[in-house]
Amino acid sequence: MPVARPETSDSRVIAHVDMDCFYVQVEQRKQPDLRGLPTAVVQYNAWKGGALIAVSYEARKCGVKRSMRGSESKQVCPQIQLVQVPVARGKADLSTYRNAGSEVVSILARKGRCERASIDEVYLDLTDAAETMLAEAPPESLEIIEEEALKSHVLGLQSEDSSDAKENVRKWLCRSSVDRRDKLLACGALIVAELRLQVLKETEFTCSAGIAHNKMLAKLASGMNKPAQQTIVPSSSVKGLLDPLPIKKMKQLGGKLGNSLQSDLGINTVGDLLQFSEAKLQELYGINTGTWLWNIARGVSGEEVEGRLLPKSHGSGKTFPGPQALKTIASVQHWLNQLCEELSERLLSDLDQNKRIAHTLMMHGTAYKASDSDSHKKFPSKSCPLRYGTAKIQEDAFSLFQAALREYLGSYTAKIQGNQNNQWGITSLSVSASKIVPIPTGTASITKYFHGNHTSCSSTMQTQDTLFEEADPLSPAGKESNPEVNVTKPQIEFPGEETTIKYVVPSLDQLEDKKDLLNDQNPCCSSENQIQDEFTQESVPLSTSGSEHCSRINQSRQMKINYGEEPCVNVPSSNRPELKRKALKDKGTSSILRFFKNQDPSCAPQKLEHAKNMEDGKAPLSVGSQSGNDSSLDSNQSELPKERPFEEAGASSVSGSSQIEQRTGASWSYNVDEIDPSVIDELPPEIQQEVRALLRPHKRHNVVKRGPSIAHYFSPTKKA
DNA sequence: CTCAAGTTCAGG
DNA sequence: TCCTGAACT
Repeated sequence: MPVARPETSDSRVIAHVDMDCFYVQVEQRKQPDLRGLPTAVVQYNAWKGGALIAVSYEARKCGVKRSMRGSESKQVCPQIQLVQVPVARGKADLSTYRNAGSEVVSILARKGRCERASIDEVYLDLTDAAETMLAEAPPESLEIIEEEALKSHVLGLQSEDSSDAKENVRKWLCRSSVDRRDKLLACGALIVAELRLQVLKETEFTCSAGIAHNKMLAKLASGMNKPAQQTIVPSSSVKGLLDPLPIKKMKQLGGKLGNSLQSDLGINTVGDLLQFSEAKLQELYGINTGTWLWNIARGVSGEEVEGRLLPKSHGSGKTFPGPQALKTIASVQHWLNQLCEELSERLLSDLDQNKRIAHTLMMHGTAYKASDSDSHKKFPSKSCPLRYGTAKIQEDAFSLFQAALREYLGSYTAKIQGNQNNQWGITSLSVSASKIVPIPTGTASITKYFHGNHTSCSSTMQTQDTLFEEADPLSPAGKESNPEVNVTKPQIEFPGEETTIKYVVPSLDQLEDKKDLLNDQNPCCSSENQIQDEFTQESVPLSTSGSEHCSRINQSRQMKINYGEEPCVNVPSSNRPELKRKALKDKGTSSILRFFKNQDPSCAPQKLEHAKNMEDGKAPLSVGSQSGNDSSLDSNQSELPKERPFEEAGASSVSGSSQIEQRTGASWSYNVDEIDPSVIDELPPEIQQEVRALLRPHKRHNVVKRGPSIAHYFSPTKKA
């Protein structure tokens, strides 16, 4: 009888790919004269030559370190070429790097599931591709092995630096009578080498990679031989790698937790962790972190590679250090406007390119209060539903700021009230957009209307904007007097305007008209002028009870896409406790779905009616009716734009140039725990993998933090 | 269960 | 004396 593989024999082929000093490479591509020269990318040249954020390997050889100031690097390395980060709207603008990162991702995603881990890093799950290669064209059958693959570093393989290193690697890659898992890694290495060459050819960027059986090890390996090299971690070398490794080199242990480990346990290396029982680590650091530590010390990490090529949020921020701290409402508003402009631009571009819509706007700041001792008080973050349109985002962000500032100052007023000068200052501001979901595409979708006769792709954004406008009866395009709202006093006059909104999809013609209208009335210039005026004004002292013009709060706004299914995300699965695994019960991968659908009719997908609607192409957009509850003002939140319920829309895969990778499927409802393990091995291989992922241990709530507990007996690694 | 807000971490 | 984005509580 087949037995489920234990966690420690992970047979996946995972790669981590990391661009070499990425920002530098981007600048060198733009300016080829810089190639080969010691180069660094610097931002904000004003003070001591700016801060280095990326350093070329030539410069590193000269002793230049990241986090040196520009002038400092000049002393160490007088020939260093310093390139400034582009500036737009008075702040650093990273969009060229973001876009370059996207170029790379689109190439690296070709051979397997790909997760964009940061602007210049991805994880790849190459298991399937490696299995296929092993079955159809294993390395030993190949006449020639790619030069790039021969340059791999194989951890544990002797004579790395001997003259016949490549020959040794070739032998390793082509060994026929070995652990199947090593062969899979060899296949993975060939695939990664090819991908890296592809990246170089198409983007001119070099990168380094690690190939291993899990994400943690792959990540560790990718940093071991840089630049432009790759490193393989056979399982036989894991212990030798981890045991002597300083704890702080491990991802997630570079900060406070790593420090705690060192001081609490008096240890320095990952190997030192092995002395401690899982229970002990749980006792000290909580159930989830404890188990995670216990596992990583053994090279075990079940973290899945998420299939996600796009960021989950967009943000724009700026710091105003020391003397530059913002001291007037007008200057805050000015900078918020700049940040929001950038954010809005990026949101529109995401909408245009990826057909995604963000649903939450967040504003964060940091502040100080000079007057007296407890100036460490946190400046609160605030969020509200996101309305598309630069002016609206600016308006809402400003409202959020004012609410936050009142709260911030409010806590002082008890003490400070009457103090002549409110000596507050804002030392950083940021706005971000999150909860970004794909627009349903295909038959019964909004975008159906965009791609009709003549609507060009680039106009999508305005059209979309208009759509939102349409859905909101309270916000006729122009400025209008809004009910004044006050955070601290829920006595707001808010007209009980909750209504049932009947949304009718406008015709294309109407959309076009609206689009023009919106463009006309969305005058950045005029608002810009206004801002400038305000900017030069004297500071407006902020009083906690003062009346401000707040953005309208739209209680009755509701737009609902009657689209039934939830987006089907890749099943998150991991034995890395820190990772959340939500809604496992409710979601499955589409292939699992397909399989079970055929197998077991009792597991019928829910919401068939909706699927039917979709297919009929009818009621693509239906109207959300407002529930009575929404109309009453929440005493706490009354001054903020209220959450706009937006039923999650299922997305079908996007055709065309879009980079969207999110998959869609019907929601699924079954109980993971009810799957009989013995059945798994009879499933098709690719399904097996997914089911096993589902069956991996769940993250548990960290109920018991301290002290011995029975939780130990339910440890995820020891299934009861 | 989901949410908003606070915290931590990583890395160019 | 930077900016961004993910994840966890």
